[in-house]
Amino acid sequence: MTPGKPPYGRSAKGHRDRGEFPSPGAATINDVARLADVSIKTVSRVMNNEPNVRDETRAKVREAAKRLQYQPNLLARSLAGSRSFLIGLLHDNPSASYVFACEMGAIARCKENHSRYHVLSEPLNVRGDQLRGAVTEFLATVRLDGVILTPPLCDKVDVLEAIEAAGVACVRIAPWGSLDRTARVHMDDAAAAEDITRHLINQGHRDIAIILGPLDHGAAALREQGFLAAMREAGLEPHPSWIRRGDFSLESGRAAAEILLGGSHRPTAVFASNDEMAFGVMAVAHERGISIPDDLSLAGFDDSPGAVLVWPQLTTLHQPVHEMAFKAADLLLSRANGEMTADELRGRSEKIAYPGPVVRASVGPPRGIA
Amino acid sequence: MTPGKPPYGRSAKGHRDRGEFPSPGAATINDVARLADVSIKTVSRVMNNEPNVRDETRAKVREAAKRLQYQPNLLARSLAGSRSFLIGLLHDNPSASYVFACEMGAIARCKENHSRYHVLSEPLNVRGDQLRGAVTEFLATVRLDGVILTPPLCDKVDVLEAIEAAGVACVRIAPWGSLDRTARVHMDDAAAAEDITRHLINQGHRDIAIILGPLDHGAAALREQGFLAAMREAGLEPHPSWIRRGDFSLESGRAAAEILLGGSHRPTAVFASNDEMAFGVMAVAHERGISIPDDLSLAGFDDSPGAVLVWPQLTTLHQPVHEMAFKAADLLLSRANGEMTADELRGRSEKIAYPGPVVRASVGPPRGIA
DNA sequence: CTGAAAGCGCTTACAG
DNA sequence: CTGAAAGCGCTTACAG
Repeated sequence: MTPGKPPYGRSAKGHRDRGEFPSPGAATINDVARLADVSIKTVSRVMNNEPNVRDETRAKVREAAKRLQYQPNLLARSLAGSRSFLIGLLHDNPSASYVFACEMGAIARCKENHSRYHVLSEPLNVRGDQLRGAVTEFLATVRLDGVILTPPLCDKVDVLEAIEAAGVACVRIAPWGSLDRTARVHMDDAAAAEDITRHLINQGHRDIAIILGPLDHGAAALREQGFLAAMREAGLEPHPSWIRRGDFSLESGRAAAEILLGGSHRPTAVFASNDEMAFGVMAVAHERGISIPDDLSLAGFDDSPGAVLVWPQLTTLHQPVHEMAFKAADLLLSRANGEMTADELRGRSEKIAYPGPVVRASVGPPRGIA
Repeated sequence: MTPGKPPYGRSAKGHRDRGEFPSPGAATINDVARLADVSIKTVSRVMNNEPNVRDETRAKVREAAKRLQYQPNLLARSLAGSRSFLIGLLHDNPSASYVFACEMGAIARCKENHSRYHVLSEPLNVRGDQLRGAVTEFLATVRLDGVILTPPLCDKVDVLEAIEAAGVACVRIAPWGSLDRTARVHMDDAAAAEDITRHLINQGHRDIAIILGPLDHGAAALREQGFLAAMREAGLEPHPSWIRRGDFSLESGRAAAEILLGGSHRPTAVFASNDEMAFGVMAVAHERGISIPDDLSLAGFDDSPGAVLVWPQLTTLHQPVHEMAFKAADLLLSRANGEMTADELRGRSEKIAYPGPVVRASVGPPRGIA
């Protein structure tokens, strides 16, 4: 391999020595200051929309900046201002679509009002005993202005401790425990599960089964509560063997369905605590020639991308992941802008509204009720 | 709102004035130099694994760095070294799973051998006439060491021009045109489509339909070529009305299927140029009571996450998106490390191997051939 | 309302 | 093999 000349060098400012025009996007604050005939401090003020600049001066600087296509160098700003304009998104979520939605939500907020922030996505798929070290190292090299944590990572004590030790602002999405330890953004999983269960009941179903999520997942427990509340409200008591435990995987949905649909006395509707398990139920139903929704109604929870891919399309509850991440980033930016103290941030708990059930094709009235 | 004290300040080095120990992760190169009793330049050499340091000195510095939990500040390194340790991923892809896989692939490479690189994801969902400006602004604020472009964005001339003007290294994933303009990483779409078509033929199918991708999509054209090559090889000529045009959307797959499955003379197998359209075919088949694979075999292309969610699970061709993005990042890092020149990078064209067809349940022998 | 000076935490270029 | 000096492009803290 022929080692080429290293790609970068101190030559970027060569234009200055030669009295030339900087190439587009390569202008620095000094170029602008010289062109506008002011100090770099004044240029800095204008670029940051600070007060105490005469309108005339401001216009002059703006003009110069425009002519040179000047964009402040984020790296330099970061170093001088002790803030990185970077937010971290730490995740270990098995659901790519969930993480991606979080990322897009956070990015959307960072792009608002030219806030100049960016998001660094950090997959943390390491063994539990290496988690703390991985987080610490990540936070030490890149001095983030804040981090967003997604489940299930957000409930790992090692992670929280590493973040606290680094003194980095933190917002968690849908956390389960240690609720007073960081700010959080969440939705009302119980009310949402209640809504979708009620939708099943309103269609005429009385024999409704539920496939629960994993025991260590907070939202799963809340969804169970919501389900039971809706049932109770309708004077219904779920058949004990129609409450099955899953782990949010498609396979666990299949396993539960084999039992639920295997006996002679079958439920007319199934509420799966997430879409993935609902897809498992759907597969078993297809295999057994059980028609959805004619023979069996099926509801999920998440409104994941797969919900419109399967047949019939899945009736489910939309989890506002994008909005939650957007809000999480919003809180972090407020803190970074000095609009609240670290303690004020820590105390924040934002509940994001969710839309009503997304009614698609997998739920209908039970046979006999048309 | 009570404006709190701004979160950051010049106080981070307070420990030094007070002769104290810096808090974990807060140590600077100066702290390490003082503790090891060497100059900061020597610390820098050790941290960057540069030669010309006595073993004894090196050990001493390593020890000090370890004791202080020192991690070089990426921002400072960037500014001084004129490289950002940041790679951009520019995308406008409607497929979240595709983009996410790219991102994870690039990140995976950036995490190898402590390369200290990170990935910045930049969604560019702006109107065509604003694309150039958006790219230019993005590249000017964050001086990236390189960018990765995904389709269909990677084929927009405005984007390429903005990147060239900024002088940023670039690798495109699966580009279509201007092939000599940047480095690229791709797979052999034609050979892959040939493989999966052959799989259909080997099962005994002769009446095979294809749903093409959009006209302006390079890979789509290659997949068509591969399909036709496999058919020709088997002495088969596709029925003209069994070549339908789609646009990669589920809806377009549905539309094509309505026609393909609506007539009396139906194909026994359908090859959809991507999974999404295959899902559309599947929905129509279900609606019409056409059993897959008994009455109709169906193959997709991509191996997207949905392929295992639907029923029956989709036989498809795995697109090595993760690997392609990994390689793209790898090329960029090589360039950033001075292992090749800008011109050498531009000339690179890397073909990534793909596995054979992912055989699942949606393809079987045609009726009568068992 | 404006600017000169110092500094953020590193690397580069150079000298010895 | 090692270090003193200058500089990356900005912001902070202060003075006027």
